[in-house]
Amino acid sequence: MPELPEVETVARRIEPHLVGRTIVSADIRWARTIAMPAPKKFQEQINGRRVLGVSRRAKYVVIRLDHRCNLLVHLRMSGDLNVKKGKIIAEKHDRLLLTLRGKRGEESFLAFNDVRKFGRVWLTDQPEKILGKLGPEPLGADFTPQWLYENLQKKKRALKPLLLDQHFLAGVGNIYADEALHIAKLHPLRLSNSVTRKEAAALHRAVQTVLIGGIRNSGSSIDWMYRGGEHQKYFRVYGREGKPCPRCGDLIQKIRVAQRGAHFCPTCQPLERK
DNA sequence: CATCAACCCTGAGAGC
DNA sequence: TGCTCTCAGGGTTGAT
Repeated sequence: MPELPEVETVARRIEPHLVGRTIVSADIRWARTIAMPAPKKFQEQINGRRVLGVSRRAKYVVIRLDHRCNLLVHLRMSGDLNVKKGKIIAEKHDRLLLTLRGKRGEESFLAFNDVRKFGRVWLTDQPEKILGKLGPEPLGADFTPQWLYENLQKKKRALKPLLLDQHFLAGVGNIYADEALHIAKLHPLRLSNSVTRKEAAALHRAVQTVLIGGIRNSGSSIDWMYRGGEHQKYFRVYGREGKPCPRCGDLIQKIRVAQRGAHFCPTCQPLERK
């Protein structure tokens, strides 16, 4: 599921149910889910830690704990996080379960559910080692039209894979990249260093527009994994191959770019400059 | 530095 | 029904 708006939605949803709780045990049901440290150490170190806050950086959920510990969670393709009341009941595809205790002893648990097992969890006192290499937040102060223009010029790459590169810009994924390129009227294969200042400004604005829209609608729910978001109702090109472009009525095309599907309108997003 | 294929996994949907 | 094939919101690694 998880692009920036979906991860933001998850972080906001679980935060009020986690802050102030103490983690009293960890049930690791798929060992490879734990990226670091080793499973046994993970259990020892997380035991007794109290949750101080929950936030998001790129597509990571960042759960800040006491003793300078940080629990980083990357949902990858199919991960999800939920807090449930009462004693642990494991559902199918739950990969990690953390038992929580409130100030008055109330029991609850955090479930990391992940059908495809691509998701990963890190427990570390140096989160910047993992998060530090990422590009700027697209909704942060560092991401300006000027920054985007200058950095597009420095590269000579197709726009679509560049937008998906988390070291370039952090948090944009396949859906929102396609949507943003359509709004900005830029072809997914357009080379970054050919983009004009004006086009870069349009792309900057489009990226922020689609991400803010996604967050406002609590993310997108697609395929068989319903997650509560409504943003899929507003897709302009993603998953709409052969359907009319909302702007010009021409039919949306789907091509393969860097091993991912790329949806675009051949009329609104021509590869050749007009 | 950039591109590409393989890989990590499960499950849904299409076609036969 | 059941089989095979393709595809899926992400990211790493190693070869070229």
